[in-house]
Amino acid sequence: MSHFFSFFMKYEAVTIKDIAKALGLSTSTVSRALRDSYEISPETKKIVIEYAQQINYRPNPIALSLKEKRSRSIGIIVCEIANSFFSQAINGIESIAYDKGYNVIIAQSHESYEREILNLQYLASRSIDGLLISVSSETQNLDHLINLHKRGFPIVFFDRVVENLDTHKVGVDNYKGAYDATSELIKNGHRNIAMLAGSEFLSITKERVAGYHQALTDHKIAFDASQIEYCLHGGMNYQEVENALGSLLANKNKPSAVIASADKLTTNCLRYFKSKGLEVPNDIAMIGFSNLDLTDLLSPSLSVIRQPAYEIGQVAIELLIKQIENKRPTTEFEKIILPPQMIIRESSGAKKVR
Amino acid sequence: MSHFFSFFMKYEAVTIKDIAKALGLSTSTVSRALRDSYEISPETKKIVIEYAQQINYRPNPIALSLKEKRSRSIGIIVCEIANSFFSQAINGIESIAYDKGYNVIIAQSHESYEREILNLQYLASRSIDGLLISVSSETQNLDHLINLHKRGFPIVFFDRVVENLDTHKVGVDNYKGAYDATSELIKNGHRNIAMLAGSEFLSITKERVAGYHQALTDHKIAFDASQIEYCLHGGMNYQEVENALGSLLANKNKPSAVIASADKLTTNCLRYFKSKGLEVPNDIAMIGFSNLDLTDLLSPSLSVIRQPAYEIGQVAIELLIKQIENKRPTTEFEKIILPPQMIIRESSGAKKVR
DNA sequence: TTTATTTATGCAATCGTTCCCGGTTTTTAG
DNA sequence: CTAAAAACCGGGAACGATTGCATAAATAAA
Repeated sequence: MSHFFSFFMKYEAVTIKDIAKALGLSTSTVSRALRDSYEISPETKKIVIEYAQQINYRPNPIALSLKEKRSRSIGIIVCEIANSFFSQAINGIESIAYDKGYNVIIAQSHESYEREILNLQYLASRSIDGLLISVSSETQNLDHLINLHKRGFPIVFFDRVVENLDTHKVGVDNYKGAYDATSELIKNGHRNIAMLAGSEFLSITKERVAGYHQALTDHKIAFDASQIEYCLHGGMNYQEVENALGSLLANKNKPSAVIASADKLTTNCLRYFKSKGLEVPNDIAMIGFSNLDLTDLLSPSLSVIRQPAYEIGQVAIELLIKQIENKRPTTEFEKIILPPQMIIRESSGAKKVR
Repeated sequence: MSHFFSFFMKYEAVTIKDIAKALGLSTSTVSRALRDSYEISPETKKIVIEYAQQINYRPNPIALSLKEKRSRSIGIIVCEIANSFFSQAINGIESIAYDKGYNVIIAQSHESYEREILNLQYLASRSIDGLLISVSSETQNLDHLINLHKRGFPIVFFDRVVENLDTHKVGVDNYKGAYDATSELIKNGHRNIAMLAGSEFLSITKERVAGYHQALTDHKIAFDASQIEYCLHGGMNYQEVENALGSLLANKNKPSAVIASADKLTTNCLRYFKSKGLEVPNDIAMIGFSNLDLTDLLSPSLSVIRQPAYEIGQVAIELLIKQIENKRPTTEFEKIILPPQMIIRESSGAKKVR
């Protein structure tokens, strides 16, 4: 008969009840024996544990979740996992999460506000215990997050953090990153430096612009707002970068260098220069924020501002798990800022005098 | 009092019981009203549905899972999400999964057999309804998968499929990809073509080697086994690629072209040539399997064999969900092979005569 | 020997939801 | 006007596990 069933039925897991029945014990005794309770005699324990092992018993996590009111899974919302920064950050998140017995559910917003909300509803409905999020570049209205946060739901922002919301936040020193990049270009003789910026809604964009602005000021270079172009979708579609760079290069005081302030922006910027036959750095120099592993292999090799993505992920998940496992609601929130790293290669070089 | 609790307590979701109590109905009636049962009067339905909406009721998926014995989540095991091929495949998987109400739990093996097993145990213990897997390059022994499969657990292999296991499989025509790549190099005048191959344990490696072999034979070029080097970890660590290429270039009939048979292998191969001051394609030509989005920006621009990663992911998840939702166990398994795409750029060019 | 205490186990409630049974009304048919 | 049939709703078991409480037997103390 078991043969008959094995053909027609799907896999049925063995439960504590099966063990109890087989051993002539109650489910409570079996449960306690398995959890090594002091109330159970050593002999009973031995019998139960051995039998459980033999039939390969595994506790049903769903039943546990229902009982304990926690799923031991956390949600991650990022714009794109194909983005090197985020895949590295996710690696960092996973490295800690798995150790602590949590699993992660990843959702992608693809830089769309609408999809971000959809993903959030979805994750919330899957009863995650907490959320790690780097908001989409379209996101202005934060009601969807504020709602959850007000009800005490643990949320940690990483990379693209938001103001107006009192939570743990982990990011990089964007101001410094942009300041250093700008200074490097200035050091190499560039005076007209344009900025290819990400979405205006993002705090990281504002910080990067501020760093760029301050570096110019500190080097007594006049700031010119027309040297900045914002890309709402952070360079996700090439068209947007093409338009931005087109108008930047058409500027009356044409830039001799460009700072690209995001991963996709950086590569698409290089692609644009290549398509226009502009030689980097001779015709135009550039430096960009990027976490790509092969910026050294690009033509020319790219000078980049690199973010400690893996560490950001680790710090973020640690804060989140700490908050989840707190008995009392968290009232003191941390904002952790990690330093960026500048790697100078060919693309940011001096303008060659011909 | 509710104020008192709101400060000290964590967020408690509203349940069907709350609705029942508030409306003076039984939980069964509420449940039925919410599911639009014919047994409930339109007025009652209206009251229940409106109240549920008002207090933002969401059914508890964990309770549902317990009842229905399914979690509506599927597991994915890949070597690395930072790998372009896999992040694209995952995008394809997600696009379908979310539509059909499944969520995905992603785990990375980092090309380690041990971590693959750990991940599998972990996912299985999280009660996933099915598994999508691309095995690690170390994986030879398949017992961990055979066990699950024998008990009727739905598994679909994608990209790195295995033999000896009767399941759905989705991949690319690796034979043709390698055959075309080899032929292209031959067409460009290369006679000594080396192959930088992935793990010997992987079927895709065998197929690619076979395609390479056949192309040589068809063009009346003697096959030389010493022109092939296998990289157990598929180029994950640079050292392994360095060693392989070192011995390949030290060969008595030194290759004038190399085929790299995996994403990481391709980029690390280029990195090696660059570090050795070898000019591509003049000193040595190359073509590689790669799904990177910026192979056109590399120096030189790379000729590649590209796999339809997104589509592979979509087909794989569709097969998996079909199998999960089948009432009867699946007995007929499909093997779907998608065509690769060859993109010719600079790196595979002819050897320049100086 | 009687009472108190320890030891070992079982019962039943709980988590949130569904659904099989009933049971009561109200409507329809005869 | 009565019987049958809808129409509508509630009770309670079930899913798998944990745990407070009760209870039984065995032992220790008086």
